[in-house]
Amino acid sequence: MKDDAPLREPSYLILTSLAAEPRHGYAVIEDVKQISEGRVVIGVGTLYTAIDRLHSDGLIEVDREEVVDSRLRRYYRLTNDGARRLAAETARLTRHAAAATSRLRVLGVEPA
Amino acid sequence: MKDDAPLREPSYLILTSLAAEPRHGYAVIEDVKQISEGRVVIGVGTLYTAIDRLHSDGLIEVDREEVVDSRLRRYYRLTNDGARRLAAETARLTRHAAAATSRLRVLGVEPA
DNA sequence: TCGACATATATCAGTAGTCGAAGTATGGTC
DNA sequence: GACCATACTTCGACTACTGATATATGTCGA
Repeated sequence: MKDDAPLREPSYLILTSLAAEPRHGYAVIEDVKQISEGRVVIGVGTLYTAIDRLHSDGLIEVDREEVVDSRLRRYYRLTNDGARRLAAETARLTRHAAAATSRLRVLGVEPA
Repeated sequence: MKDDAPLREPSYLILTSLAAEPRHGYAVIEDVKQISEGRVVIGVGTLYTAIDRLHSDGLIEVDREEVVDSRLRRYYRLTNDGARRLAAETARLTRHAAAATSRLRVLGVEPA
């Protein structure tokens, strides 16, 4: 894991989702739809492989498991490393977006 | 080209760089170092293949060519589509970063 | 003058992470 | 009985990035 490599959108939003509270995979998908205003729908393939990777990188960990209606729910939560990583990544996005915004403003273009 | 797919960091920063003024490839690398405060260094392989792709997607176009000290400089500029795309992508990043920031704040974590 | 470094572009093999689809399984609704 | 929502697993394909190598000119210091 190179911790200076940028997180890609799905992974970033998974961490963001888990920053609110522990959630299981399927609930993360629903939450990401909400916070992206319906624009980002994470496919199940992306989700579970990303969760595995974030887990083995120590950014998230298993919170608990539940069985509801005979269906397993595996809840994950952010680790301290995960929270730090999300904070660093957020600062990065904010800086980049600010640079783009000011340059676009000179061109007379406003972010949609 | 799926225009709903997110731009990855290098491509986003290349567009941001060209939003300021027309630049040639090598100058883009230097500019990106500046706007990212030294944190993002785009490799030449990434740069020229990304430029080719952004060009064939119509987001940038050739501004002019110069020869300085027997070395070619090919300048590119943003197209209108490129500016619109950068604006849309910037809005996306801003939304996501805002969601993460407010959730991190509840955890008592501030973006670095 | 020799070597190192900056400028400037081209190209390619390898890889990481995502995408999309298929599979397994339960339960509710029309 | 068909369909959709819930919930996780797995896998092949794809795309953009990474890192290295190549070519070539100009500058600067030892």
